[in-house]
Amino acid sequence: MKEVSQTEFEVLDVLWQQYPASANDIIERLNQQKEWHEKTVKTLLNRLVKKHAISFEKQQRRYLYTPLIARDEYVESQSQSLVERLFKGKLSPLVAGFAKNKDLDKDDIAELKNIIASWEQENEAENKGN
Amino acid sequence: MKEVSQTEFEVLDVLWQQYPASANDIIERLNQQKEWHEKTVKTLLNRLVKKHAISFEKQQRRYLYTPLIARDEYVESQSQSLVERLFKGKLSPLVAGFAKNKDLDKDDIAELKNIIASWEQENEAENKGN
DNA sequence: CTTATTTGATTACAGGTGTAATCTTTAACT
DNA sequence: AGTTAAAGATTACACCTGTAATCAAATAAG
Repeated sequence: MKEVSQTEFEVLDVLWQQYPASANDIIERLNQQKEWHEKTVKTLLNRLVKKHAISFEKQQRRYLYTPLIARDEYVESQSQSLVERLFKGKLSPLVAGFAKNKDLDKDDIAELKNIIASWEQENEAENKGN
Repeated sequence: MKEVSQTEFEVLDVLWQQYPASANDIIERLNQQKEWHEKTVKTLLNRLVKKHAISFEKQQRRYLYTPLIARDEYVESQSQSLVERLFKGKLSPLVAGFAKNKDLDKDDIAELKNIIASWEQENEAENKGN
């Protein structure tokens, strides 16, 4: 699947919210936030189809669009790519950056602790006997 | 400062390794990894200058280039932008993704714990009396 | 059935990007 | 001093992007 551009992503992102969806559904959702011309959104939908990021099925004259990639997958690959490029693949410097800049609050810390605890539980078998 | 493209970033990134640096220095460093034509690198340097991402000072006929933005700043802004776009600004889902995909090892977890411990130490004053 | 409207398809068009080749200036060699 | 070589500046060019307008087909309205 070819790379999705910034604006194409914004369209894809509202499609992920709920799908299948018609062009008008998508335009309506987008207009909550962006002020895009209807034609612009249609163009982006078209390009997403050409890039095999979404597909459609005809319902009469209207199309109902559906993502071809899961948001989770996309998000994972984008995250990993960024961590690779900027931090040589290591996650912790990214987290350290957020911590330093006071971009974390007590709740974020609590969630991180939970993630770590879960990881350790899942991986404790390997440490048995170390 | 205008947005730096993917290839421009690769050039900037080797300049960050050590600067000031001549075009030839940079070309040499890049050729360890990429197979770029000398002319291509020069073009990218030129574009980085036009975008005010780097500057140069003439040393005879050669230029010595220097970054105008710190890697840390760039990295922070890229990280935050991605977390904003993909995770509504919350860091923990990104970390959770890495944890789930087995992209973390024992050392990564240890580093994350340290980051959290430091954060808590820095922020313990606010919890005094809670 | 003819016309107006809606919807997707095609075309537009300036600016960015990847990837160089050519031009120009200046320094080095003969 | 004249010619060559090296370095940066300018130009090239196809494809991508953002942002629509126009075209064409199909449906709805009269």
